[in-house]
Amino acid sequence: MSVPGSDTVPRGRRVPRPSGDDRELAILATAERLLADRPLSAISVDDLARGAGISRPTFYFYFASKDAVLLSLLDRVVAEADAATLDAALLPVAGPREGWRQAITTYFETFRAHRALTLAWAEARSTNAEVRDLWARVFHDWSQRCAAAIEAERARGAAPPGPPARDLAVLLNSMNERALYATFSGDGPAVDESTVVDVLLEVWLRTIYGTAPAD
Amino acid sequence: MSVPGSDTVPRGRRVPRPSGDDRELAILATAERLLADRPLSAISVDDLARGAGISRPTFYFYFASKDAVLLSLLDRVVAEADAATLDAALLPVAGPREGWRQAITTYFETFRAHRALTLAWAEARSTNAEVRDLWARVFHDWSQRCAAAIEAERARGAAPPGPPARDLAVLLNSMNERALYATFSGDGPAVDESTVVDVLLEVWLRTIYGTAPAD
DNA sequence: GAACGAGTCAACACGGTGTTGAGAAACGGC
DNA sequence: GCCGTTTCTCAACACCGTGTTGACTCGTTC
Repeated sequence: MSVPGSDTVPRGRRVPRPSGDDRELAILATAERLLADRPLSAISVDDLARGAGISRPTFYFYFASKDAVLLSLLDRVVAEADAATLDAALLPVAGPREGWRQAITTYFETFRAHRALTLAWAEARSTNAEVRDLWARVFHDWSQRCAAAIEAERARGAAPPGPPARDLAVLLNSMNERALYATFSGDGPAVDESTVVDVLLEVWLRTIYGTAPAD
Repeated sequence: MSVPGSDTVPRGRRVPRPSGDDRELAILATAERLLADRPLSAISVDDLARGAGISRPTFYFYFASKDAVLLSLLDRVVAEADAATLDAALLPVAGPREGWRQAITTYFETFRAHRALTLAWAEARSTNAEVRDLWARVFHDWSQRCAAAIEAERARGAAPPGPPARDLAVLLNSMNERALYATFSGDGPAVDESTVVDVLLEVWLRTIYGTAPAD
């Protein structure tokens, strides 16, 4: 429980001994496989255990719960996403359009590569506090980086003043999150997967570099 | 199951006979009361039944499930939200800023008035297809109205051309949805409740009336 | 070869959902 | 008043998913 910020502590229960490592990996692999064609809520601990060739009680030897398996999987994706950092220094060089396109595309590709996991993540977020905290951390980091980039653009005179950069960053990232979820999940109105990055980029550029009419 | 578009059919089971009406209302009231201080997943059918002064099997006489109660409550809010329609003709008269501010404020106030329900809604959407469909319908209607307003603004020369109006409408509404959820729920980074409408409005105006830099 | 710890699982306890079948209570017709 | 029908109610049940317990196996180590 808690200590949401702590890292590098393995999510698996106790010390995962070498010999049982395969089992642990088998559970993780099973989870990702099953998530590919049904939501987390439709997968039981028994499904995971059987899929990994063990009994249900044995599952609990490796993970504290179904959600712990998901968190373990998410930790990896987060590490991946963290690596793909937004380089604010890139904007003046590559030009705003290309710089921001790259940032949005990276975000998009990272989650598209783990579509099933992304959807399960969103699902678990509403019921599991640890998942919620992990996402909040990721979202916060990402927004902060965007806010810094917006401020840098304003400082060098490339972007006009406006609402607090932090607020704009939070809103634009909220849009990306929700829009990509809609696009990936396919339920409800969404922008087509082939054009969503372009339209998102246009909204970002107009929001950061444009101005509202004087009325 | 299914037939998601059908309306005006009461969500309660069978024909709600006059004498049992109080019970049905008691269940709905209990649900809204309990949702005010804990999430839907932490409320059992038994809680609802006891809260309404009946036994669990009796609950099933009135509603097919816990989710049916939520849907019944949502139907009302949806009716309320539908009434608060975006009047596209208002924009040329009141001016873009005031016209759009009114639309966003209405949306904001409608859901803020039913904060607990809004959060429960978001939670149930990930597991219940009917809730998902109902939301998709609301979101679709709203986006369509916004798209029409954007097109009207472009037609009268007030807004410059850009990405398909429908795509912009979907993205901007996605932003509003996610941002308001974050603001109401209070977990994760969010824009403060007192300023969120202003910042949202600024993003909308810049997106609809502004242009991106030529690079 | 005894002691130990990692790994395994049958069996259990518990809590939630949704159903059944047997009635009580309300009401209209005669 | 009494009878039949419809509405309403709930004890008891069947089922499923979670998480725990305690005993047992098996490889390692001294």
